[in-house]
Amino acid sequence: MRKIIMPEWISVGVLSERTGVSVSALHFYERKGLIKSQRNTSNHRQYPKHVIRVVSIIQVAQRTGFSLEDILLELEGLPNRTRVTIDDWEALGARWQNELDKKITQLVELKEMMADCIGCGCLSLERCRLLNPYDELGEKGTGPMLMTK
Amino acid sequence: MRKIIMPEWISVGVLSERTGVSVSALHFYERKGLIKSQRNTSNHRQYPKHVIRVVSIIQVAQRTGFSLEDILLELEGLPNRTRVTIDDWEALGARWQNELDKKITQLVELKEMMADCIGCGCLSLERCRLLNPYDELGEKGTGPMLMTK
DNA sequence: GCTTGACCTAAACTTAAGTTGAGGTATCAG
DNA sequence: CTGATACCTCAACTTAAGTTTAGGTCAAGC
Repeated sequence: MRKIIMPEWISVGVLSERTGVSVSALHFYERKGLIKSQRNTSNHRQYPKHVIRVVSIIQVAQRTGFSLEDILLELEGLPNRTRVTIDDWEALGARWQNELDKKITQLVELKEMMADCIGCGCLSLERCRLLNPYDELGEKGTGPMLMTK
Repeated sequence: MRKIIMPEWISVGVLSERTGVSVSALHFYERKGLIKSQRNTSNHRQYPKHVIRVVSIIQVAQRTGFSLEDILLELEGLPNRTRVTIDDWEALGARWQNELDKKITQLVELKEMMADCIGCGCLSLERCRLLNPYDELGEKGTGPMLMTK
Protein backbone atom coordinates (compact mmCIF):
# COMPACT_ATOMS: atom_id res chain seq x y z
CA MET A 1 0.00 0.00 0.00
CA ARG A 2 1.69 3.09 -1.37
CA LYS A 3 1.47 6.49 0.24
CA ILE A 4 2.52 8.32 -2.93
CA ILE A 5 0.07 10.78 -4.42
CA MET A 6 0.64 11.21 -8.12
CA PRO A 7 0.57 14.74 -9.50
CA GLU A 8 -2.52 16.12 -11.15
CA TRP A 9 -1.69 17.85 -14.39
CA ILE A 10 -3.02 21.25 -15.32
CA SER A 11 -2.80 23.34 -18.49
CA VAL A 12 -1.09 26.68 -18.79
CA GLY A 13 -4.50 28.37 -18.91
CA VAL A 14 -5.54 26.82 -15.62
CA LEU A 15 -2.19 27.64 -14.05
CA SER A 16 -2.69 31.21 -15.18
CA GLU A 17 -6.21 31.33 -13.70
CA ARG A 18 -5.11 29.84 -10.43
CA THR A 19 -2.11 32.10 -9.95
CA GLY A 20 -3.28 35.28 -11.63
CA VAL A 21 -0.10 35.24 -13.71
CA SER A 22 -0.62 35.72 -17.45
CA VAL A 23 0.01 32.88 -19.86
CA SER A 24 2.73 34.88 -21.57
CA ALA A 25 4.48 35.41 -18.25
CA LEU A 26 4.28 31.69 -17.52
CA HIS A 27 5.85 30.93 -20.89
CA PHE A 28 8.50 33.48 -20.03
CA TYR A 29 9.17 31.85 -16.65
CA GLU A 30 9.56 28.56 -18.39
CA ARG A 31 12.02 29.97 -20.89
CA LYS A 32 13.98 31.31 -17.93
CA GLY A 33 13.95 27.92 -16.26
CA LEU A 34 11.90 28.89 -13.24
CA ILE A 35 9.19 26.34 -13.94
CA LYS A 36 9.09 23.24 -16.08
CA SER A 37 6.40 21.40 -17.99
CA GLN A 38 5.75 18.23 -19.89
CA ARG A 39 4.00 18.27 -23.23
CA ASN A 40 0.94 16.23 -24.12
CA THR A 41 0.36 14.71 -27.56
CA SER A 42 -0.87 18.07 -28.88
CA ASN A 43 2.33 19.77 -27.71
CA HIS A 44 0.44 21.60 -24.99
CA ARG A 45 2.21 22.26 -21.71
CA GLN A 46 1.15 20.24 -18.71
CA TYR A 47 2.14 21.34 -15.27
CA PRO A 48 1.84 19.32 -12.10
CA LYS A 49 -0.51 21.12 -9.74
CA HIS A 50 2.31 21.91 -7.34
CA VAL A 51 3.68 24.43 -9.76
CA ILE A 52 0.88 26.70 -8.54
CA ARG A 53 2.78 26.96 -5.30
CA VAL A 54 6.07 27.62 -7.03
CA VAL A 55 4.49 30.42 -9.05
CA SER A 56 3.03 31.87 -5.87
CA ILE A 57 6.46 31.91 -4.30
CA ILE A 58 7.85 33.61 -7.39
CA GLN A 59 5.13 36.24 -7.21
CA VAL A 60 5.62 37.06 -3.57
CA ALA A 61 9.38 37.02 -3.90
CA GLN A 62 9.15 39.39 -6.83
CA ARG A 63 6.81 41.76 -5.08
CA THR A 64 9.27 41.94 -2.25
CA GLY A 65 12.14 42.89 -4.49
CA PHE A 66 13.84 39.71 -5.68
CA SER A 67 14.65 39.56 -9.37
CA LEU A 68 13.81 36.47 -11.37
CA GLU A 69 17.51 35.81 -11.58
CA ASP A 70 17.79 35.91 -7.79
CA ILE A 71 14.86 33.58 -7.49
CA LEU A 72 16.27 31.20 -10.05
CA LEU A 73 19.61 31.18 -8.26
CA GLU A 74 17.93 30.47 -4.97
CA LEU A 75 15.88 27.67 -6.43
CA GLU A 76 18.40 26.17 -8.82
CA GLY A 77 21.84 27.36 -7.90
CA LEU A 78 22.73 24.62 -5.56
CA PRO A 79 26.42 23.93 -4.90
CA ASN A 80 26.79 20.66 -6.79
CA ARG A 81 24.33 19.57 -9.39
CA THR A 82 24.82 15.83 -9.16
CA ARG A 83 24.38 15.18 -5.49
CA VAL A 84 22.30 17.69 -3.58
CA THR A 85 21.99 16.99 0.08
CA ILE A 86 19.59 18.08 2.77
CA ASP A 87 22.40 20.29 4.01
CA ASP A 88 22.39 22.10 0.70
CA TRP A 89 18.70 22.74 1.08
CA GLU A 90 19.14 24.02 4.56
CA ALA A 91 21.93 26.35 3.45
CA LEU A 92 19.67 27.66 0.74
CA GLY A 93 16.89 28.21 3.25
CA ALA A 94 19.32 30.06 5.50
CA ARG A 95 20.51 32.30 2.67
CA TRP A 96 16.94 33.10 1.77
CA GLN A 97 16.01 33.91 5.37
CA ASN A 98 19.04 36.11 5.50
CA GLU A 99 17.99 38.04 2.44
CA LEU A 100 14.52 38.48 3.85
CA ASP A 101 15.93 39.78 7.09
CA LYS A 102 18.12 42.24 5.20
CA LYS A 103 15.09 43.51 3.34
CA ILE A 104 13.11 43.88 6.53
CA THR A 105 15.98 45.80 8.05
CA GLN A 106 15.96 48.13 5.06
CA LEU A 107 12.26 48.74 5.48
CA VAL A 108 12.74 49.62 9.12
CA GLU A 109 15.62 51.90 8.15
CA LEU A 110 13.39 53.65 5.66
CA LYS A 111 10.71 54.12 8.30
CA GLU A 112 13.28 55.66 10.62
CA MET A 113 14.62 58.01 7.97
CA MET A 114 11.14 59.20 7.23
CA ALA A 115 10.31 59.65 10.88
CA ASP A 116 13.51 61.65 11.24
CA CYS A 117 12.70 63.84 8.31
CA ILE A 118 9.17 64.50 9.42
CA GLY A 119 10.29 64.93 12.99
CA CYS A 120 12.86 67.57 12.21
CA GLY A 121 10.17 70.00 11.18
CA CYS A 122 11.49 70.79 7.76
CA LEU A 123 8.98 68.49 6.17
CA SER A 124 5.95 69.86 7.88
CA LEU A 125 5.77 73.33 6.39
CA GLU A 126 3.93 74.27 3.20
CA ARG A 127 5.53 71.97 0.69
CA CYS A 128 8.81 70.24 1.36
CA ARG A 129 11.76 72.50 2.05
CA LEU A 130 14.07 69.59 1.37
CA LEU A 131 12.79 69.35 -2.13
CA ASN A 132 11.90 72.95 -2.73
CA PRO A 133 14.58 74.74 -0.80
CA TYR A 134 14.44 77.99 -2.76
CA ASP A 135 11.29 79.39 -1.25
CA GLU A 136 11.77 82.55 0.72
CA LEU A 137 13.53 81.34 3.82
CA GLY A 138 13.67 82.93 7.21
CA GLU A 139 10.92 85.38 6.42
CA LYS A 140 9.05 84.56 9.56
CA GLY A 141 11.72 84.36 12.26
CA THR A 142 10.17 81.31 13.90
CA GLY A 143 9.01 78.12 12.28
CA PRO A 144 10.79 75.27 10.58
CA MET A 145 14.49 75.48 9.87
CA LEU A 146 16.78 73.60 7.60
CA MET A 147 19.02 71.06 9.20
CA THR A 148 22.78 71.45 9.35
CA LYS A 149 24.09 67.93 9.54
CA MET B 1 19.15 87.21 16.32
CA ARG B 2 18.02 84.75 13.71
CA LYS B 3 17.96 80.98 14.21
CA ILE B 4 17.91 80.20 10.52
CA ILE B 5 20.77 78.15 9.12
CA MET B 6 21.32 78.83 5.47
CA PRO B 7 21.93 75.87 3.17
CA GLU B 8 25.40 74.88 2.12
CA TRP B 9 25.61 74.23 -1.58
CA ILE B 10 27.29 71.21 -3.09
CA SER B 11 28.07 70.18 -6.66
CA VAL B 12 26.65 67.15 -8.41
CA GLY B 13 30.02 65.40 -8.05
CA VAL B 14 30.01 65.86 -4.31
CA LEU B 15 26.39 64.76 -4.07
CA SER B 16 27.35 61.68 -6.03
CA GLU B 17 30.30 60.96 -3.72
CA ARG B 18 28.26 61.44 -0.61
CA THR B 19 25.36 59.28 -1.68
CA GLY B 20 27.08 56.70 -3.84
CA VAL B 21 24.63 57.51 -6.62
CA SER B 22 26.19 58.15 -10.02
CA VAL B 23 26.14 61.59 -11.55
CA SER B 24 24.11 60.31 -14.48
CA ALA B 25 21.53 58.90 -12.09
CA LEU B 26 21.34 62.21 -10.27
CA HIS B 27 20.76 64.02 -13.56
CA PHE B 28 18.10 61.47 -14.28
CA TYR B 29 16.42 62.04 -10.90
CA GLU B 30 16.40 65.72 -11.60
CA ARG B 31 14.80 65.22 -15.00
CA LYS B 32 12.15 63.15 -13.26
CA GLY B 33 11.56 65.88 -10.72
CA LEU B 34 12.73 63.96 -7.68
CA ILE B 35 15.40 66.47 -6.79
CA LYS B 36 15.98 70.07 -7.77
CA SER B 37 19.01 72.28 -8.20
CA GLN B 38 20.04 75.83 -8.81
CA ARG B 39 22.66 76.73 -11.38
CA ASN B 40 25.74 78.82 -10.74
CA THR B 41 27.16 81.25 -13.26
CA SER B 42 28.85 78.38 -15.13
CA ASN B 43 25.54 76.56 -15.46
CA HIS B 44 26.69 73.93 -12.99
CA ARG B 45 24.11 72.38 -10.69
CA GLN B 46 24.20 73.37 -7.03
CA TYR B 47 22.33 71.33 -4.51
CA PRO B 48 21.64 72.31 -0.92
CA LYS B 49 23.29 69.78 1.35
CA HIS B 50 19.96 68.40 2.53
CA VAL B 51 19.43 66.81 -0.83
CA ILE B 52 21.86 64.16 0.38
CA ARG B 53 19.14 63.02 2.72
CA VAL B 54 16.50 63.04 0.03
CA VAL B 55 18.70 60.93 -2.20
CA SER B 56 19.27 58.52 0.67
CA ILE B 57 15.53 58.17 1.13
CA ILE B 58 15.14 57.53 -2.58
CA GLN B 59 17.81 54.86 -2.44
CA VAL B 60 16.36 53.02 0.50
CA ALA B 61 12.83 53.33 -0.85
CA GLN B 62 13.99 51.90 -4.15
CA ARG B 63 15.85 49.03 -2.59
CA THR B 64 12.69 48.14 -0.76
CA GLY B 65 10.61 48.02 -3.88
CA PHE B 66 9.20 51.48 -4.53
CA SER B 67 9.45 52.75 -8.08
CA LEU B 68 10.69 56.26 -8.77
CA GLU B 69 7.18 57.11 -9.81
CA ASP B 70 5.83 55.90 -6.46
CA ILE B 71 8.46 57.91 -4.67
CA LEU B 72 7.73 61.00 -6.71
CA LEU B 73 4.04 60.64 -6.02
CA GLU B 74 4.69 60.25 -2.33
CA LEU B 75 6.95 63.27 -2.26
CA GLU B 76 5.16 65.52 -4.70
CA GLY B 77 1.67 64.28 -5.25
CA LEU B 78 -0.01 66.29 -2.58
CA PRO B 79 -3.75 66.96 -2.89
CA ASN B 80 -3.63 70.65 -3.81
CA ARG B 81 -0.54 72.30 -5.13
CA THR B 82 -1.19 75.84 -3.94
CA ARG B 83 -1.86 75.37 -0.28
CA VAL B 84 -0.35 72.29 1.35
CA THR B 85 -1.18 71.84 4.97
CA ILE B 86 0.35 69.91 7.81
CA ASP B 87 -2.60 67.55 7.46
CA ASP B 88 -1.51 66.78 3.92
CA TRP B 89 1.92 65.89 5.17
CA GLU B 90 0.54 63.66 7.83
CA ALA B 91 -1.69 61.90 5.34
CA LEU B 92 1.34 61.33 3.15
CA GLY B 93 3.25 59.94 6.09
CA ALA B 94 0.36 57.63 6.88
CA ARG B 95 0.16 56.35 3.31
CA TRP B 96 3.86 55.70 3.30
CA GLN B 97 3.75 53.83 6.60
CA ASN B 98 0.90 51.81 5.20
CA GLU B 99 2.89 50.84 2.15
CA LEU B 100 5.81 49.85 4.30
CA ASP B 101 3.58 47.70 6.45
CA LYS B 102 2.14 46.02 3.38
CA LYS B 103 5.62 45.21 2.17
CA ILE B 104 6.63 43.83 5.53
CA THR B 105 3.52 41.66 5.53
CA GLN B 106 4.51 40.34 2.13
CA LEU B 107 7.96 39.47 3.40
CA VAL B 108 6.47 37.56 6.30
CA GLU B 109 4.11 35.82 3.91
CA LEU B 110 7.04 34.78 1.78
CA LYS B 111 8.87 33.43 4.80
CA GLU B 112 5.81 31.39 5.72
CA MET B 113 5.38 30.00 2.23
CA MET B 114 8.98 28.93 2.19
CA ALA B 115 8.75 27.37 5.62
CA ASP B 116 5.64 25.53 4.44
CA CYS B 117 7.37 24.28 1.35
CA ILE B 118 10.45 23.14 3.14
CA GLY B 119 8.37 21.69 5.95
CA CYS B 120 6.23 19.58 3.67
CA GLY B 121 9.19 17.43 2.79
CA CYS B 122 8.94 17.80 -0.94
CA LEU B 123 11.73 20.35 -0.97
CA SER B 124 14.17 18.42 1.11
CA LEU B 125 14.89 15.52 -1.19
CA GLU B 126 17.61 15.45 -3.82
CA ARG B 127 16.76 18.46 -5.91
CA CYS B 128 13.33 20.08 -5.75
CA ARG B 129 10.42 17.86 -6.65
CA LEU B 130 8.28 20.95 -7.07
CA LEU B 131 10.52 22.14 -9.82
CA ASN B 132 11.69 18.83 -11.16
CA PRO B 133 8.64 16.69 -10.65
CA TYR B 134 9.41 14.13 -13.34
CA ASP B 135 12.07 12.22 -11.50
CA GLU B 136 11.18 8.65 -10.74
CA LEU B 137 8.59 8.98 -8.07
CA GLY B 138 7.56 6.49 -5.43
CA GLU B 139 10.51 4.24 -6.06
CA LYS B 140 11.30 4.04 -2.41
CA GLY B 141 7.97 3.59 -0.69
CA THR B 142 8.81 5.95 2.14
CA GLY B 143 10.28 9.40 1.95
CA PRO B 144 8.96 12.71 0.72
CA MET B 145 5.65 12.85 -1.04
CA LEU B 146 4.04 15.38 -3.27
CA MET B 147 1.25 17.41 -1.79
CA THR B 148 -2.34 17.15 -2.92
CA LYS B 149 -3.77 20.52 -2.12
C1' DG C 1 47.90 80.29 -23.93
C1' DC C 2 47.05 75.61 -23.40
C1' DT C 3 45.63 71.62 -21.06
C1' DT C 4 43.06 69.38 -17.46
C1' DG C 5 39.09 68.38 -14.76
C1' DA C 6 34.58 69.03 -13.59
C1' DC C 7 30.70 70.00 -15.43
C1' DC C 8 26.90 70.63 -19.36
C1' DT C 9 23.24 68.58 -23.10
C1' DA C 10 21.05 65.36 -26.10
C1' DA C 11 20.45 61.07 -27.95
C1' DA C 12 21.26 56.28 -28.24
C1' DC C 13 21.90 52.12 -25.82
C1' DT C 14 21.02 48.43 -22.01
C1' DT C 15 18.59 45.08 -18.94
C1' DA C 16 14.60 43.09 -16.75
C1' DA C 17 10.28 41.50 -17.10
C1' DG C 18 7.22 40.91 -19.52
C1' DT C 19 3.29 41.98 -23.63
C1' DT C 20 1.65 41.97 -28.25
C1' DG C 21 1.11 40.25 -32.75
C1' DA C 22 1.27 37.24 -36.61
C1' DG C 23 0.68 32.93 -38.28
C1' DG C 24 -0.02 27.88 -37.31
C1' DT C 25 -2.03 23.34 -35.02
C1' DA C 26 -5.24 20.20 -32.58
C1' DT C 27 -9.70 19.03 -30.55
C1' DC C 28 -14.51 19.58 -29.73
C1' DA C 29 -19.53 21.10 -30.69
C1' DG C 30 -22.98 21.67 -33.85
C1' DC D 1 -17.29 20.16 -42.39
C1' DT D 2 -16.84 24.39 -40.08
C1' DG D 3 -16.06 27.31 -36.50
C1' DA D 4 -14.56 28.29 -31.98
C1' DT D 5 -11.30 27.67 -28.49
C1' DA D 6 -7.11 26.73 -26.38
C1' DC D 7 -2.95 26.17 -27.22
C1' DC D 8 1.82 26.59 -29.96
C1' DT D 9 6.32 29.50 -31.78
C1' DC D 10 9.01 33.33 -32.88
C1' DA D 11 9.93 38.03 -33.20
C1' DA D 12 9.10 42.65 -32.21
C1' DC D 13 7.61 45.94 -28.94
C1' DT D 14 7.25 48.28 -24.12
C1' DT D 15 8.59 50.43 -19.60
C1' DA D 16 11.70 51.53 -15.87
C1' DA D 17 15.88 53.00 -14.47
C1' DG D 18 19.49 54.11 -15.64
C1' DT D 19 24.43 54.15 -18.59
C1' DT D 20 27.16 55.40 -22.41
C1' DT D 21 28.72 58.24 -25.95
C1' DA D 22 29.65 62.35 -28.36
C1' DG D 23 30.45 66.91 -28.52
C1' DG D 24 30.75 71.36 -25.96
C1' DT D 25 31.72 75.01 -21.97
C1' DC D 26 34.34 77.07 -18.34
C1' DA D 27 37.86 78.08 -14.60
C1' DA D 28 42.27 76.77 -12.75
C1' DG D 29 47.05 75.66 -12.93
C1' DC D 30 51.38 75.54 -15.28
